Amino acid sequence: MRKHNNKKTVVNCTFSRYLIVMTSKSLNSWHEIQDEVLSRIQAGIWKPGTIIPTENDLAREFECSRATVSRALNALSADGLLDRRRKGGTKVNLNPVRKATLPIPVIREEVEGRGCTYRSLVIEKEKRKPSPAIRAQLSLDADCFVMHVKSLHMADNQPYAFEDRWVNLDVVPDFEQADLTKISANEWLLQNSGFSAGDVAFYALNAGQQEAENLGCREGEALFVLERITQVNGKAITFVRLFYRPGHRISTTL
Amino acid sequence: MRKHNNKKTVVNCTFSRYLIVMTSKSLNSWHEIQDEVLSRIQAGIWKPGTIIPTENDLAREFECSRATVSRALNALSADGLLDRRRKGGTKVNLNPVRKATLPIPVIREEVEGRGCTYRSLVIEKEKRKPSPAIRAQLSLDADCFVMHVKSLHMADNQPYAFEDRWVNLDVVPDFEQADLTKISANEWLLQNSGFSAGDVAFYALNAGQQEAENLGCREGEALFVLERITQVNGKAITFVRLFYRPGHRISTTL
DNA sequence: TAGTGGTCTAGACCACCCG
DNA sequence: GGGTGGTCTAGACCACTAA
Repeated sequence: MRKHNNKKTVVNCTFSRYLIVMTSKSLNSWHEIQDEVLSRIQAGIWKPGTIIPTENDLAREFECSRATVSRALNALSADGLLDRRRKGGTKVNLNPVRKATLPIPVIREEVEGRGCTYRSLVIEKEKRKPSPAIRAQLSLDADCFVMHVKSLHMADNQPYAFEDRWVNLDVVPDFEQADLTKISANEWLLQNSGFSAGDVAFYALNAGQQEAENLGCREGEALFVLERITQVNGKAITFVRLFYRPGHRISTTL
Repeated sequence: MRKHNNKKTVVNCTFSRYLIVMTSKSLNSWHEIQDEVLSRIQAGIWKPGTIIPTENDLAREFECSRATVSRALNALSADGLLDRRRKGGTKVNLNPVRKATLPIPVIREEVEGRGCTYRSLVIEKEKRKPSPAIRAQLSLDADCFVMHVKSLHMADNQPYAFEDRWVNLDVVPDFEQADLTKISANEWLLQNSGFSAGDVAFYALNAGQQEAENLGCREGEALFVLERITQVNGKAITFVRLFYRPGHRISTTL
């Protein structure tokens, strides 16, 4: 049976010093409970570092099942606001906002999402032995071959990002024949190598001669760089450095 | 009743062209189901863009309740691997890995997490009228006051990051009296202003004179910059720019 | 060891939305 | 309209861990 009515009562509440009369709603959805808990935290009723009531207590207060409370609290825990542990109870986290979720779109989508026309140019595509540095990054043998691809992503015919990529031909031999004028290396790999895990890093770098020439900027300008190693079934498949044009920002809402 | 045994059967499976005999486990935990679904996607059994079986079908196959399947699929959906919609079914996402979750720790914790000793120096602390640029960032009136704080975060007595912060005294008037030699501005605000939302941006910038002096680097070096606006109850409380020392990287696993 | 969250179940109803 | 996922419930047992 779902309950749809609210009621006003004086609640048996261990936090009574903050409350005189408490409007106790029958909260029937875990979203409502999440919001309620969130606002109590933001209002300072439940302070960072303290333990909040148990699932059973909250279920009684909100007149819903424990599972519903659990779902709401787990959602807040996933957001980093609560710290939950068996026996220990549920604690309001100190330092609440600690995670930024950044979208890492395919560059074509990123460009088109800004309302620009996307185009990519292949600057260089060469099959070769990997350099020691690349061997280390991709955990490769000395005698294998990799494909080295340099390309430029354009937005409305302006350089948007310069890409320097190494592809492990042991894992995706077909990449040697890929026609990168029709589809970017990134998207080819996405479509032909299945799902992947990987590591991403961001940092700032002064533009070298190669980056400056391709992006049309001065040498030494600060570039935002994305570096990524992609793996399939634990085998490194590609290592890529993406040098964005000067002024590029990534942003997100916490 | 929990089931603990596995069994081997020929499964009535629409993907039989991939399977001769399928080991159908009784998967009793949503983690196991998540892993199984994930590996089927990675193995190409369920291809990007296609619909996977319904919750009911999977519950029958795995011999568990629909709720358990649902939980597993929802977890994968939250990770961006599946796209679920009522009536439409559950689809394997194209462009699977699109989100990077970056931890944004308090700098003290970031430094201590690297095994270094943290120290912070206040370089400047001044109450003043906000500049037009800052007024715009914080959505302030012209006649209010803000606190401008410049400080340096040190790791093992080496500069780690230079911080340029503006604090809205309308919202947190007590900040004027905060003793920033004992606690950094960031942590003071965290502890005294409750929970907060905000926007974060990252970009690269050539070091100016001020940054170079404080970080002990050359002017023009590429710096990784974090910019953040923090709001409480919809009111902007602080705007901060954090210039990391040259070579700083942030990284994450997808 | 006792108390807390973690999880599973079977059933039910609902909301959305594709055909 | 009907099929799919979204959600809630009441009860049960389990696993971790703080005290």
